[in-house]
Amino acid sequence: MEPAVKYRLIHQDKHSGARLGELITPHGTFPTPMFMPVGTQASVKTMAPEELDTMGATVILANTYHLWLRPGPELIEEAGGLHRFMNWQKGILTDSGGFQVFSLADTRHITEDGVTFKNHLNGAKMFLSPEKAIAIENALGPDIMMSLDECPPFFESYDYVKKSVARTSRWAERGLKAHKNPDWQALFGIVQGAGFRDLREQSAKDLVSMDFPGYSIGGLSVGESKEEMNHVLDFTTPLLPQDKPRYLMGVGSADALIDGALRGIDMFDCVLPTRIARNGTCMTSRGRLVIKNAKYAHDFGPLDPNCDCYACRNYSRAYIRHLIHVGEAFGIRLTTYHNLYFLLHLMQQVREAIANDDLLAFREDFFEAYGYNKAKAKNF
RNA sequence: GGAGGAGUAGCGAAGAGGCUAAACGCGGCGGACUGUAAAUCCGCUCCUUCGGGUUCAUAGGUUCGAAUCCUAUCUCCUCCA
Repeated sequence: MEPAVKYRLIHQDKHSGARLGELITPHGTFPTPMFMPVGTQASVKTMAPEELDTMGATVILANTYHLWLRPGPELIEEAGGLHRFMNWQKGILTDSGGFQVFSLADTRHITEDGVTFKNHLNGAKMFLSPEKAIAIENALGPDIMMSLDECPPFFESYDYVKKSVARTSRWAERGLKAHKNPDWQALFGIVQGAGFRDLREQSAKDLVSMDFPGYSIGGLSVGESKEEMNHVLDFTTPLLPQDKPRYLMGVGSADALIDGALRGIDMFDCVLPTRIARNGTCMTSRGRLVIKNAKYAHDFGPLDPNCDCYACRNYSRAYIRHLIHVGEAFGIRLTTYHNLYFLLHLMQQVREAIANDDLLAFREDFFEAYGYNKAKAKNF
């Protein structure tokens, strides 16, 4: 049987591990490396699907845990699946709730069977197992589903991470077994292992032997340095099959996207652009710009002079600062649009650079302008 | 004209002799944010050469000690004429 999602390698950068490719899904074929905006509760906060499409988004995320709580998988199934429910006709990927095992750490209990949570809405006890996660994801109907994993803290002890990785592998196998729609939904496995090379190797080996249609790398960007993260990618990515997509979970700063692509990552997702947008910070070609700062009160130029997005073409820093200042929803819609466009456009530039075997040079130029080679990003 | 009430930091508002440079909220300023419990959270917000210096309408007074008690003055609000 053909997997629901396939990867086609188009070109590999001559000077790095970067790959130009295509992710072939039931809802379209999309170029990689790609950045996927996060829409936890079946909505990329403040953005209409039409806007996401216009800015160039191809795959977006939703979250199993949150949709399980509300409105419930039955309702989404009744609506005809997530695509119809939220009116998004391109790709959808659902996270398994594995990250919530990490982020709700103080109210959960992990056993071999699964995870007992106290849900964050009313404290009710809930139980999520690999099978349960798959059942929910089967009902939600995304193109790509993630298997339930445990995302241990980066600086957790070796012994703990070793046990955790082994359990995540067993959970992956159980998920694969429970999966009812492999012909139209792809289940990805998640490589864990924190910063331990042999554990990452073991994790990758376990999962590759199960032959998933795609692999993700989890447990990064959780407090470790960029050097540590890149180091883990350096030895982990080569362990994954060339003919399958590789997805680095939860990474979304511009520099990390480039550094990830350089190491052969094809997919990224992150709440960073949308979250910081709502909190008044914009990503620009010259580093982060805190638009709510007083110094932009009289600045009638665009957020980023080098950007041609809807927000930058039509609205000034002074206006956007004003909107955010007074709490108008339109303000955070503009910053959200801009930040997502910025990363989506960045990935397009990365793809072009790979096609030209030029990603290393692109990285140099980008980092120079971004201020990443300096001690601090420079604003302008 | 008579009777009550009130004046506290940019604003609102606690405080009713020492633990008060003065709670709390708003506003202002700055920071954080990476598989979203986040349009959230955290700092700072009288002056300072960081030793200290000036504050609670104003001016006196009582007290070891006053935003807090007393006296006068000014301003504002309510009710009655």
